[in-house]
Amino acid sequence: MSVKPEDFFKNIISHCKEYGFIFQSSEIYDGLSAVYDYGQNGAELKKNIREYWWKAMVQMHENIVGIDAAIFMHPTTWKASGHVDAFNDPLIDNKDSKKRYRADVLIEEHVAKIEDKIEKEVEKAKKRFENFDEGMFRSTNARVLEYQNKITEINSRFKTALNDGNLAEVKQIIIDCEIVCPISGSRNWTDVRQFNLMFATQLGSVSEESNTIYLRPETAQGIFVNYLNVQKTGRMKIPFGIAQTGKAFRNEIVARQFIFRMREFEQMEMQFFVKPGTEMHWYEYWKTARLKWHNSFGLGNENYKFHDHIKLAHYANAACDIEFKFPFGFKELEGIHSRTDFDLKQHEQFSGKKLQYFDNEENKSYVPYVVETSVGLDRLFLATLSAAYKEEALENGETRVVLNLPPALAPIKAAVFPLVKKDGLPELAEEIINELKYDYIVTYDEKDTVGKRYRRQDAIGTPYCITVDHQSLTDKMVTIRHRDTMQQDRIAIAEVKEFLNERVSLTSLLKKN
RNA sequence: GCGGAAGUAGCUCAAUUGGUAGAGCUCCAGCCUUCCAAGCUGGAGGUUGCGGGUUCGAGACCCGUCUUCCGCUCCA
Repeated sequence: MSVKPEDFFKNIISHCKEYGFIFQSSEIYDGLSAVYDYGQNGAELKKNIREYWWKAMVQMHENIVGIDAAIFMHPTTWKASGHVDAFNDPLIDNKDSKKRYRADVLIEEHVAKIEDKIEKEVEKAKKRFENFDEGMFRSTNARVLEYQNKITEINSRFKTALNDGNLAEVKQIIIDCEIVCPISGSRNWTDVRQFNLMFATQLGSVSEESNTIYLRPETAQGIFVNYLNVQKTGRMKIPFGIAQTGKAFRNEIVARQFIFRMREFEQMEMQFFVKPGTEMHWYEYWKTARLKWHNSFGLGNENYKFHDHIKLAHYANAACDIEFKFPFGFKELEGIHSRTDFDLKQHEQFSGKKLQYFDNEENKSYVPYVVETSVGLDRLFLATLSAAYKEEALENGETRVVLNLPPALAPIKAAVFPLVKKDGLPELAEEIINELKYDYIVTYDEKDTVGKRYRRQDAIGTPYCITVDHQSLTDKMVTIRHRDTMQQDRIAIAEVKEFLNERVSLTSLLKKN
């Protein structure tokens, strides 16, 4: 069936709400923008994806261990990482052109223009006079001095305004300088606003500035500051990795596209510490390994592609994304970055502590290089769900909505139905559930026709439905109905658990790596 | 943040130019006993996003506000 892409994405969002995967945060209070809650099925799917990642990274690698660092960290952490300075730009919009500018850049460009005028005066004078004394000209010419004073005044006002955090004054400077928008040519400006990447809060009862702490904008720093603790107490030998999953917080200017870009989100990161000079080898290794992991979901290998970063962040010497074909196009799912020794060096400098590793083979100490793999759990959730969501046209003309989730990740692994709710069938179904519930999340349903019950389970991605009928009472067999093919098999009740073990445990997925 | 559109039951939508808020599906309790959503009976569910205003009377008109969607803008 052909559904328009934007409608398809809308249908997925509706489906998420209707079947208890994702609700908007605080919906009864009209919601909170770009914040979402995971419902009963969403929480299971998310937990299963997280568990698969953790096992693939930690359990399957002897040299990778996991930690769980606090969200609160010492404020100096973020000075060292560069997050405090890099993300507090004053922004201003032109109301006519709808263009947004950094206010500081506008003012700097204005100052540069005045400097150009001075240079032009100097050039003109040079041509006009013989025996031209440029130094004298610059310090005495009335026009040059006027320009120079203007520059000094603007710079001093601007510096004071920034130091005081006086955004109204920054706007006033732009007005006083008669700065116009390069596009519209108008001076119709909005107020200047400061956008901070990090959410700040106060530790302790008194809100003094020294007590300001931040909600972490990335989990990686929790790994870096603990790198030596883990290396020493775990007797880790390079190369080794530290993995972590957890919430991070970013005050995005515009957060859109459902759970793709949220202000509160969960990261799954692994920092791999390597000998300097070997980082490109490991960078390539993890690119391959991570793509293979994504492919193991079986959502279609053509839906993934690498996107190499041309412009690198200040800390990286190589970086790429694994992009996924979301309903709204190819977008970043996971980042793989060679972060060099930037972070550890920064923390050495700011903490005054040595963060070196003694390499017995080389017989020397060094700060390790780091290769990072960082995947957004919420994005992975959205990728999985949107690729699994199918609106199928059946032969009889009906449509069926089904989630073709990898069975190991499905919120509910099996549903057990009595064909009819009498004659002892419900009791037998309960017995089967009591047998399975120690290993898997299973559910029971006796309402409506069995066909309707199958469809309900299809909609949440339950891979198997087990139906008890009258014959089951005597032959101890049940019907197993497959989600993807809708085919039915008859198997012994005694074999049901083994049947599920082979199909819905994480083991089969892990073996694909 | 700017511009555009929208907000009525859990969902999809109605409600003549302003005159007592309805339907289908879902849900719940029964009946029926059925292997792929369609049978029967009954029931629950709404301060029409929120707050003001105009009016005898507002779901509808006006103002504000919140949220969502689309497009700009931004994005380690």
